[in-house]
Amino acid sequence: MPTNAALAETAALIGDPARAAMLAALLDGRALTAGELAAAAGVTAQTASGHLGRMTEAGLLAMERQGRHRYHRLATPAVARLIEGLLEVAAAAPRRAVATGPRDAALRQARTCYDHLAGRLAVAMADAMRARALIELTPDGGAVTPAGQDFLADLGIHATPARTRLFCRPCLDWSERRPHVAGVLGAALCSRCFELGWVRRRAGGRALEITPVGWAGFADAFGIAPEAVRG
Amino acid sequence: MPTNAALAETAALIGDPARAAMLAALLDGRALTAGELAAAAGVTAQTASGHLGRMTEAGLLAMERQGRHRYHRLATPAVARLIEGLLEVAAAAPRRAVATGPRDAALRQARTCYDHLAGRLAVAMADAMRARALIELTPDGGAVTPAGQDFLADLGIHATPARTRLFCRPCLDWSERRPHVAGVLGAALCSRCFELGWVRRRAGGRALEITPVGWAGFADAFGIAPEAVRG
DNA sequence: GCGATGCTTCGGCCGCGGCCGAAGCCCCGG
DNA sequence: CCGGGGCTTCGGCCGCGGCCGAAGCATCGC
Repeated sequence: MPTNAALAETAALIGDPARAAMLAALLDGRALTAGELAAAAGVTAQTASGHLGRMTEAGLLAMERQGRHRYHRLATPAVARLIEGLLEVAAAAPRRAVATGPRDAALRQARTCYDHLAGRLAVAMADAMRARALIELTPDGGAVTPAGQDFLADLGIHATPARTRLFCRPCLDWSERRPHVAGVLGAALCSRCFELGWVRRRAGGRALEITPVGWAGFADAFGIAPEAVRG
Repeated sequence: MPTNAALAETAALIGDPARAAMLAALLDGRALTAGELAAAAGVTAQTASGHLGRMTEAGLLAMERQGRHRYHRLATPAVARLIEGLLEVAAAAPRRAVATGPRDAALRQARTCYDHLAGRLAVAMADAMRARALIELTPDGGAVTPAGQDFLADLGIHATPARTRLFCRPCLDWSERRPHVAGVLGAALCSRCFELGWVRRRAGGRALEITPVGWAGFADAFGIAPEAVRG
């Protein structure tokens, strides 16, 4: 069965420490240069180059040249979901010296996932929006209600020209095991939160810091209690 | 970051041709003996034994001894979803000598996925049930309506003691890219279809054959037109 | 008890593939 | 046009891990 071989090939591609580190570094949806990815993986530029080429050819990554830099990002949302799924079953595996440090706690609170928000913050946002009937979520799509349109407009998100599919995919994140808003709407919400200064990238990785303005904003606009998001 | 290492380890585990073949063989949710899996992977018993041990220890597989046989199955639904996700991105990769044969066509029509039905048949069933408001599907759960309870009872599925979570997870299958009913309800529907003789395992693998009785039953109970399911 | 069958453990062979140094290519700024 | 930085290609080293033969346990049938 040829489809089996492809399965193994793809998994093997992800199953190398250096490549896995690169993929994890890209999981927040940003595009990074080859050099940055080499550093993230702890290998030299030439080694990284080989890895990046293979992953791009296999359709895991997409590459874009910009001047003398080459920016690499995850090729599709499906790849991001796949990596998250891998993290999920890896985390469910028998605990081997886990040492759940503060970095993990920060990740669980708020992070980016591909192009949208994840973690307790994102789940709370999705819950709040559903509770107020601003959005509906179905497994294969989702919709913004008229009330939701107004709400989003108030937030400063006007994107939606009538039939844009502002879908939500579960993107069941590995920490919360509950869905949050992904898709076009998720991306719009995420970038708006950045614009408003509600969240900010933390130094070390893809964990996000919620600013004082953010806590106020989330409470105000979404009715989110800080203690529901804080560890 | 220790979580990265776990990611690579898990992926590497899946990324071996022999192990991938075993996992693919288990994807339909049955439990197979070590010998059968060795044959499926095309390796000797002792090699297979090593692979099975490692996958079990990593939480990918679960094992159960029965007499002098040891039955292995996927440890959790999450593992099944992961493999399907892997197949999805592997299939999306640049076509390399695909040769989409009749086996693929059969798989696309109807197959089992872990413990429930997948393929066009399963998607049609989910669509039909939602269209008639027999079930609701949300990304993190799902519900059977009162009308749905009656419908299921007519089908011979009485399982549901009040608050049983008959959840649906998208299980977005790689062929249809649309959700179908998984979870407890999915499993119940699947086994009931077998009991009723509506579907039958095909010789070669996890593709299912829809019997004449089945075509009639699906049309009758779900209003599914055969041409919506046939290739 | 004895042999057969199913599975696991041990030991050793071997090849795939990741790694880096060196060299080459491309694109930029001056 | 030239120097420099980012990235890729080439070549060779080396170790991890998959593979099997042989031997060791377990379980069943008789």
